Amino acid sequence: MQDCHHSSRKASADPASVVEECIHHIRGLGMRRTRTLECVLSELAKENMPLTIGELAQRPSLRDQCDPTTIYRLVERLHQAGILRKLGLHERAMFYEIIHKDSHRDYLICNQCGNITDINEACPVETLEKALKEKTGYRNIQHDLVFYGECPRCAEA
Amino acid sequence: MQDCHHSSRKASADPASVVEECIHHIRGLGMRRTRTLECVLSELAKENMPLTIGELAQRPSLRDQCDPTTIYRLVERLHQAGILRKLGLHERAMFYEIIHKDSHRDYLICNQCGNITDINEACPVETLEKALKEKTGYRNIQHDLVFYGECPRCAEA
DNA sequence: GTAATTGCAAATACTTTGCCACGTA
DNA sequence: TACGTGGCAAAGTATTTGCAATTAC
Repeated sequence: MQDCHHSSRKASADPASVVEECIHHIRGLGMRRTRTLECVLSELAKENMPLTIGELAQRPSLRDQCDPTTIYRLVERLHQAGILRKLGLHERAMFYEIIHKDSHRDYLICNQCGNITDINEACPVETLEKALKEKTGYRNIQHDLVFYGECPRCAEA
Repeated sequence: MQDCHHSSRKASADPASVVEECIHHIRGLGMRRTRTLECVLSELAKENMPLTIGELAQRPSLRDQCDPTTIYRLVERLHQAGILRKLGLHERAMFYEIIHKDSHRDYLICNQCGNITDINEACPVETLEKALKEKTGYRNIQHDLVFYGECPRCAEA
């Protein structure tokens, strides 16, 4: 492991407006607008793909601009606020991405080399998600659907 | 976080025969039958529920009987061999369970308290899984479908 | 005998916590 | 001013690696 190739993903909305929308939501919950908050959301909005805290911390706008601890705390707050989706993907570090219409993707990951591929198929679990909402009373339900297997290249070796 | 309540799960097959089946498979790949291997498989088969390496290492049959490193290495080999399914579940540690007919479950997890619930619904992604197998050439595809949301109890607070 | 496996020690990586200083509203 | 936030240092926890010793076949 580990070269993780995400297939590129088209930006679905203007990053700046996504950021403003998030900040507006957050402000309503009593959180403050800070430089680090703007940078973290901006990087995630521009990337339009899940990133780890480590990856975020490397970005020029954040590197040497703030302590990594701050990013950990901020990202956790954003996740609890329902702004960010958290993804495990079987890596040591967690991945995060902004939740908005069109942000949800399902993945296919190779158990051997760790290669990550987006799946461009209609996600088949919406119906079940609605049923769960009614049966369990859970709110703000998101889901992760990840397929794991052995990719053709690893199968040869 | 973190009291993780898995709902109990009925044993679907005789644990001992599940273990023997796994070992037979493994032997075919050149792996050797060791005490630790037998214990790890036996604990997982009896539990019939995903466990972390840490949890495995605590079991009387393994505690003080072998070094945790051995369990890490063994479990990884079993995963690569397609014997164990690996689950992230947004916890720091990975979970593992034996793959067999009936072992697959989908989960609902509270973002706040981390409570884990099994979903007793037909899993709706088999069709997509088959399609992926054909389109991508991936083999031995497994999937994780996990729903995350805010549970009713946390919603009150 | 040979190759797979193990134990032990140490290193690595990600994340969390405490505490006090600081900045936003 | 007041409370949310940030920096820094240190700790916590999961996982990985190297290497020599051991064990299964």
